Formats: sequence, C-alpha cells, structure tokens
Amino acid sequence: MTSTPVRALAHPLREEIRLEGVLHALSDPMRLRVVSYLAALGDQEAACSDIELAISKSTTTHHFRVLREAGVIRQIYRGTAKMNTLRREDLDALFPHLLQSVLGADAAQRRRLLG
Amino acid sequence: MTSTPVRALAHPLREEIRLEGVLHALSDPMRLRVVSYLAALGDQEAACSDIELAISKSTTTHHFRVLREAGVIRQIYRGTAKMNTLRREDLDALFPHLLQSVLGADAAQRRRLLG
DNA sequence: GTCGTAGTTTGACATCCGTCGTAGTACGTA
DNA sequence: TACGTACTACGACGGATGTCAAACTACGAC
Repeated sequence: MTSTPVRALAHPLREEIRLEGVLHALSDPMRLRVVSYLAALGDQEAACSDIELAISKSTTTHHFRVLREAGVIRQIYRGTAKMNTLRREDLDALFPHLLQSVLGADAAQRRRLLG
Repeated sequence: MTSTPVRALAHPLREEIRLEGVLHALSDPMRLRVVSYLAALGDQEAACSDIELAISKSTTTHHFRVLREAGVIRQIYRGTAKMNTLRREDLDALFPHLLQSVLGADAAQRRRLLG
C-alpha cells in the first residue's frame, strides 16, 4: 500500500468550526502558549513534545486535543511523533484577523507583564 | 450629598485585565451576544434587561458579572437599573484590534449560519 | 525480537461553569 | 407607606474542565 492512513485523527471541517469553541480553546494559558509557539513557526510542523509546558504528558495530550477539536490546529502522525500546525487558512477565512489579533494581544500581555 | 456612590461595583483596573479572562468571558454564546449588543450601541448605555436572552434573571446577572470581572464591560447603577457599557478604550489599549476582530468574527459566523 | 521514545487511554479528583428557582434588597413613584 | 420594577444572593444540580499517575500502544532503531 502507499501510505496507509494509520491512526487517523478527527478534525472539524472548516464550516464546522465555531467561534465560541475557538475562543474557549484560546482562553487557557497553556493552550495559548502552544498556539503562539506554532504561529512563530509559520508553516513548519512541531511535535507535541517540542513545546515546553510544565505539565504532565496526559494533560498535554488533553490540551492538544481541545485545540484540534476546536479547529485551531491540525495534527498528523509522523512515525512515533504527532506533528502540529496552526489551521491559519481556515481560521483566517472564517474569522479574518482574529488569530492575528489574539496573538498580538498575547505578545502584548507578555511584554507588559514581564518586560 | 451629591451622588453618594451607593452600591459600588468592583471593576478590575486596566492593568489587571488578563487576555485569558477576556477570551473566556467572550467564549460563551450568551455573553458574546451581550457584547455584540453593547458594541452596536456605541457609547450608549444599556440596562441588563434591554438584551433579550432566553435565560433566567439570575443567570443573566451571572453572565454580566463574568463580563465585568473580566474587564469587558463597566456597570453602574442608575436608580433601580444597572447600566452597562463596553470598556472599549481599555481593551483597545491593552489588546489592539482584538475586540473588533472578535465582533467581526461573531457577525461573520451569524451571517454564515443563518443567512 | 527488544528497547526506548512519543503519545494515548483510563480513571480519579477537585474545581469551575451555566443554569434554575426562591427569597431578598434597592430604588422610584404613587 | 405601600407597591412595582430591576437586579442580587443563595443554594442546588449536572456537566465540563484541568490536572495527575499508571498502564498501554505505536513506531523506529538496534
């Protein structure tokens, strides 16, 4: 077979993504850090373990799933790793500038609280 | 006395407002409707009862309090009514364009799901 | 086949959340 | 003072949430 789709992951279609779900997904500090990290990578993929969150593995899994089910990130398996990317195109099409302004707000707050 | 500040309500200072709190406050459909309603009014105040939500009075009180404590709205008593306004200036200063893009996203989703 | 790495699943736990109804408080007006 | 309006406070309830530890699965490399 050519690249059997093993261990497929459920993602909402673009039209199934809901604003409330996206906002809720982004309202957790850990998840916001993940999204900010992924945004900084551009199109490059990141494994779940690439992002340093001071929480257990199972909690990490949980947060990534919330982000995926809200339609914020896309996840695919590559060997033993699970790679993540932001669904920028889908989010921008549905909610123009939303992601950008949330990321900007996050950066602003970080600067404000730590700088 | 000249306008004794009876029944004062606690509001977070601008610098106490947190992005996660704002996003969480906005991630509930009822609260998003309130914010959208207030935004449409501009600087004009609205009483809690002006907004038609199909929920009980106590739940309405709860949602307005969440919005106030997150720093999204300002509430003051005027006689028996409690008037609400968006804290646009504070939010725009902290998180430029965030409110605008969330409101735009909300409008877009409404159009998409109902139009 | 064995091992290590990466992530999942399950179950538990405390907390928070959205909701309600009932009873209560504050205020304006008659 | 009595009444109606507008909102609050309290207590309850079911369900979601964030967290963990322990046991498990999938994959690549040796």
